[in-house]
Amino acid sequence: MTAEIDDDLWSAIGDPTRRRMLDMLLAAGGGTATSLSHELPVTRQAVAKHLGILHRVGLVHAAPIGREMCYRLDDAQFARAVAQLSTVGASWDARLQRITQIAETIQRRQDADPGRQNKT
Amino acid sequence: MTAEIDDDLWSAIGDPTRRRMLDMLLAAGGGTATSLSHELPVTRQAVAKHLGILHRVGLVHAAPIGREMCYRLDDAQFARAVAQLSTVGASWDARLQRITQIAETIQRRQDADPGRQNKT
DNA sequence: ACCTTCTGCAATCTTTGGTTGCACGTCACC
DNA sequence: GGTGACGTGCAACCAAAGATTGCAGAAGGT
Repeated sequence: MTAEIDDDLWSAIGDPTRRRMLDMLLAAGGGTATSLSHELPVTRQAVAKHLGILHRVGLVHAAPIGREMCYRLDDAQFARAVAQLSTVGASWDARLQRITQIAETIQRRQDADPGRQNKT
Repeated sequence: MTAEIDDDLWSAIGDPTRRRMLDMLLAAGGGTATSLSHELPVTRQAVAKHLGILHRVGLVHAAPIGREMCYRLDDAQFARAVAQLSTVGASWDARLQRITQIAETIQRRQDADPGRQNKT
């Protein structure tokens, strides 16, 4: 039923920039708005906003170090997000396969018995 | 590396309304803008726009039937989207697990040898 | 002490999801 | 066959989100 999942998490990972940021944070283990923006096609401020959003939904937590603000992934919450990703994917995949299978069955039946077609 | 995935597909399934629409289309096997809007919290026109977007990225194809316009999922493209979903999910999941494991290893080492801590 | 660098905040712009309103085509019913 | 109802598409308009520029302040390095 794909259910009512945390829409916040979805919108967080739905944005391409945020997805890439999560990717970078996951790879580097942490980073600042400035460091992240160096490898992204957007300005530092845009990255800072996204970090704020990610922080609001609990996907990252901030640790002020001197004048720098280091953001790191929240493993638990990130795992939740990944889980929901695969949940929806699996749900859709299952239904899609079922439908495909049904279609094949019908096709096969028509091949075997071309007489009894049901109209569209 | 999570790679460079079709950003269009991602943004298509990133929107909650579109995600629900895909869900409904998958369940019902097809539908019109009007029929879909009946079970969604948005107007028919909003649904029509989303259908237009989904059509542009090839996730649905339209079939005019009399005065109605019936939209149906494109199985192949939809399968691609689902695949990318699970690809990213799997990639993140793998790296997350690896990191978690490393963290546990470090923790265990510190438990066994509390003397040699590396400062934060 | 000075200059650099990194941060945060505010104003503005553009895109996008959403709404309302309207005009046209199609179906059904009289 | 005409008329009303249903369904579609188009256009204008709104609001929120992604992104930009500009600026002032705080922490570090020399």
